[in-house]
Amino acid sequence: MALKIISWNINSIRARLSHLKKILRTYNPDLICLQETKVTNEKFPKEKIKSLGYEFFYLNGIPSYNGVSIISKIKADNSGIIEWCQNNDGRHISILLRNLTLHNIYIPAGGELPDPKLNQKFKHKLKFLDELISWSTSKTFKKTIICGDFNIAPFPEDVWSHKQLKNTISHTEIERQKLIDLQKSGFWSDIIKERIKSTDNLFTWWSYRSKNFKINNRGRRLDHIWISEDLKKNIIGVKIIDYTREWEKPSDHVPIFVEIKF
DNA sequence: ATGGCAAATTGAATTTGA
Repeated sequence: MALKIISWNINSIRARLSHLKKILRTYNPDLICLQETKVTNEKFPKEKIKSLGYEFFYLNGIPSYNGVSIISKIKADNSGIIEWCQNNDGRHISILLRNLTLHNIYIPAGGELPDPKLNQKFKHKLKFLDELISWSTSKTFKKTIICGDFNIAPFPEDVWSHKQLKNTISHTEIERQKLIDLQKSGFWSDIIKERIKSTDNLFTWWSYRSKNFKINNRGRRLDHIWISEDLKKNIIGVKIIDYTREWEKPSDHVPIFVEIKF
């Protein structure tokens, strides 16, 4: 059988519930990984999603901000949370589904100023990446997918202007290098990059601060789906569902999609 | 260390995002 998986930084599940339902109805994914749910586990709107055929909820939420979840049609055999940087700040949830492992990760944004000495948020982001690299290096991944909002656009073509953004957090040299190191450390395949035609849109995020995002197209590729080597032969297709950015009151991130033989 | 917008929380102003 085939498994359909979506990853999406929804920027508040409660503010975006109608959009979530639309995506679930249209793409009918087996699993959806959300980031920035901005809700505690108690207040997570489970009942409104169950009616669409999603019975299983794996939640790591905190009040007000951050928060990740995996919503599933299929019952997982196990689930877990890793606390990189020991902050209990709702940035990871994973499930084991038969022999497949899925990690949903929300890497810190890192604030404004790209100097870890002056900006604690950037320091946190770099430390989080270092801990991810240690974790990834220490294991041999089989049938594993890691996805989420990584908050880094690793390659020059992953931003609207490499020149203008090379000193902006999400595209600085040190972050890009760490993300590439992370990718190498687990032999991960960046399947969105590998599978999307060069003529198609690569971006997954456009700032709210630009009125006509479609016209100047100042986007970035911050959201990622990576797979372990042994799954490469199983990929059926990938997609960036970018038209959601044109909806009324959208998330600033758009969903990314993979279909995989399972 | 431009300004621009959006959501949550608390109660018009602040924090967070990137």
